Amino acid sequence: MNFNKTTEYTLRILSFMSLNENMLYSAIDLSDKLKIPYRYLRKQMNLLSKQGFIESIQGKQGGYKIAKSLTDISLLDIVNATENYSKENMCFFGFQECPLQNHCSMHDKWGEVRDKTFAILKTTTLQDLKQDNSALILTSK
Amino acid sequence: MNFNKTTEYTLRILSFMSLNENMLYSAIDLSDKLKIPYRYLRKQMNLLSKQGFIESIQGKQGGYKIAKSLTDISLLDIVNATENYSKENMCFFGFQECPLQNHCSMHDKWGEVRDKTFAILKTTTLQDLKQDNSALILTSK
DNA sequence: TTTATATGATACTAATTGGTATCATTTAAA
DNA sequence: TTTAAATGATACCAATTAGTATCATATAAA
Repeated sequence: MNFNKTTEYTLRILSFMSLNENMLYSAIDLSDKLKIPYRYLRKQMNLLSKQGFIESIQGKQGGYKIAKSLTDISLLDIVNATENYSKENMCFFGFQECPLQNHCSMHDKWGEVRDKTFAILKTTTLQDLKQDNSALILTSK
Repeated sequence: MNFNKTTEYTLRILSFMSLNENMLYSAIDLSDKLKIPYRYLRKQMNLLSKQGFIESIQGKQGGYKIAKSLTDISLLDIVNATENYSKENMCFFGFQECPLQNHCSMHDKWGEVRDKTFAILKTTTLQDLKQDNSALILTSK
């Protein structure tokens, strides 16, 4: 009942990089500040670059920066890039054809969680996260 | 952003068995009705038996039945038996010392999902699920 | 009492996810 | 122009989760 680690790492990376949109962040720096294994982060940065979330500058003094407008990247975009999330398959019992669509006893209750989760991911952009999270992320384990 | 498969299977099993508290269900029958691989279900039934959720009768005409009062088994009990779930580690960014406890930009938003999820799991018992889900579960894939 | 049908236990295999290692390429700066 | 510091690509390894196979044991019923 969490996102997978790659998703969590990616959320950390992109939200952190949003704080200074035009700054170049190095992999080693991100790895250190966000508590993500260096080599794993490197691999993930490659993917994010190919997917168009970030762009990279190679060579000495190189690094990464956000490649799009912050208002154009929703949390849902990020989650969809790293794991198979969909509102529909959030069935409490894990059925493919979810009884939630009908009226099992978890329909109303779980529907609230499902809808709330989806709404947050869909409507929150990196711009929304930009405000006040820098110091806190930096001091987290 | 789902429970793991073992959790989902277990939720199906126990909620289904709640429909007829005193009936003996065979593994092959549960496997078929709930779309769970037979041998995997067998293994899981063993664990649930050791954990005290169900009791088994061996031999011909044997099977399983719920071992406790339905009001004494919450969804949280079930989830805790099969995966490492805790309200605390539901940090949006996956930090161990979650910035949510402080005031990152996801604090309020994600807190709603987290609290709602926990409340549902904590307060819903198998008795609550007993009502109207039989036909629907049976027709699910 | 034998047989068929059920679960108990546990070892093994497969798939997915998380993480590491290595070498190539790029480029700023000494 | 050489070197150091950065990313690109990709193969490999480890851990966890999901699923399978096998044999032992229990017991109702023929």
